[in-house]
Amino acid sequence: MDTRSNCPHDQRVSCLDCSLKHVCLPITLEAGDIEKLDNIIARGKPLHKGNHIYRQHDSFSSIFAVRSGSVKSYSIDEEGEELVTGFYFPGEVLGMDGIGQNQHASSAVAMETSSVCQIPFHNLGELSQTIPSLQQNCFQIMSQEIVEDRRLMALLSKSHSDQRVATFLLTISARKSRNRLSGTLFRLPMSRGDMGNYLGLTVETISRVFSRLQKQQVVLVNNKDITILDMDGLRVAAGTKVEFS
Amino acid sequence: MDTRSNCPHDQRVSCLDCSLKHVCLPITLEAGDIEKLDNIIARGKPLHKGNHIYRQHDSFSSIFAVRSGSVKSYSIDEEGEELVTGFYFPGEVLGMDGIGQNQHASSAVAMETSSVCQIPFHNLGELSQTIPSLQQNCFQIMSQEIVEDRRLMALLSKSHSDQRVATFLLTISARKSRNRLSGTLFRLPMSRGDMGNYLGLTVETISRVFSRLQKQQVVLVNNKDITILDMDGLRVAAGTKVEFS
DNA sequence: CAGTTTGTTTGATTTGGATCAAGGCTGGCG
DNA sequence: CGCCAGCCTTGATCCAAATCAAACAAACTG
Repeated sequence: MDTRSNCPHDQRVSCLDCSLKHVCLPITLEAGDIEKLDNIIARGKPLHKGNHIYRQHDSFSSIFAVRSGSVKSYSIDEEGEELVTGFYFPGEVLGMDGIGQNQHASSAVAMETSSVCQIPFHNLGELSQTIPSLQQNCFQIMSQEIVEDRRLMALLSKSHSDQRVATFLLTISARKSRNRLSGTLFRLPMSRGDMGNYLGLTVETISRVFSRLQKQQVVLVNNKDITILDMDGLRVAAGTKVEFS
Repeated sequence: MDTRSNCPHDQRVSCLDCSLKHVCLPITLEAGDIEKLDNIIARGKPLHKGNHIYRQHDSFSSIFAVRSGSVKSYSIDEEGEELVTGFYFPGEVLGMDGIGQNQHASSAVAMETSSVCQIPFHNLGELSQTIPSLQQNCFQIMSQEIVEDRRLMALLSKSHSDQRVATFLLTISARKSRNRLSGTLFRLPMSRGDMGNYLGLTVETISRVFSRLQKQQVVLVNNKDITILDMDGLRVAAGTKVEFS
């Protein structure tokens, strides 16, 4: 099924050979620069479902890039309620929210067997001094995260349940496509509960929306496996119904 | 009323003399470094209500710090709907969301007569190479913005109208206090509509919540002027009602 | 300063999603 | 294999906020 030659859990593949380098390093680095970066990146053993990468309030020292599997980030508020803040797939970078306070503002946990690259931020800061484009890259990743959070805020404050779920599926689809994986047939690694928590909806509502979208022949839902049958239909469900304008 | 000696609209006051330097530059810079920074910052003429600082899709070149007055940022979505993304008061920095795409993801407009400092980001990037703590500062400001956006997302996805409005008032209060202004008596420069848009509520709901909070003797509302009568009561309204645990 | 526009408040009604409740899957483990 | 616990689905009811409606206050405008 997987056409890539190197195993996604291999601890030794360098950034140079990584099939994800264009996703997590969108900048153009010289060969020598990649080598320098390569030397500061640590690749851990594969994580099992439920293993934490870092926990809320841990002191901040590194950011992480997902190499394989999937990761959920969440925080616990003053009332002890869990709040799911994001899902991360291969090639995506997490942990940036810890820079400001020098401690992680959220916890990150593997949703399935996964592997991540650890990028010590202190060293990265120094390295940025010698490779200006790397600093630029970090700013871009953070800025992008702000833009995406704003989009999510819009979704949370302005949209109805169908629109939220449809938009969520479109987002996942786009991210899978970006990694050259199928954008129409994929597995959602998170539970309905986590999805609902993230989208500000209850489990029941998530379930009902899936049923509705399935009845409309827009998607086919089989447990965690999703098949998008009608991409345009999904886009209609995601936007306001005022089409053909 | 204002005890500061230099006029907040004065175009010539340097960062060194600026009463806000500890807010927008929380790092410790050497005198010589402040001077370098000072040389790249441009101070514009005071802006009038409704004047734009930048517009969505403008190419990105600078970030901005509010010196006086107040600024609203917003974007227009595909359906032409306005989405208010933030309010900025003196000492706060805006425009970071433009770095990633090299164009502004939102528009910024003065809500009243205001003045801002323009900080060319290209130069700042170069300057960061020579002043490491400045780079650190930029990362901190962005990271902080991510953390605050996450907090707002939690508010939008988990809280009821009273909690949203009460939390909003507490946030404004804290930001005023940080600038050594009264945290219990202040003016909200934005309209009820903008507040509702930002908090994901309708104008009517905002108005009703204010009436309710006033009836409960928690705040006194006089048009745009707010007096917090009972700070603890406001905190109770902002959190879940499970107190005395 | 009258007239218009824009913003705010309050009330009546509607509605989308939460909550409550119960039954059906599924997957992990002895 | 079969049991159990957690997850998912579907239905019935309820409620908070949206929507609709109207009167009022404030801010511009000529």
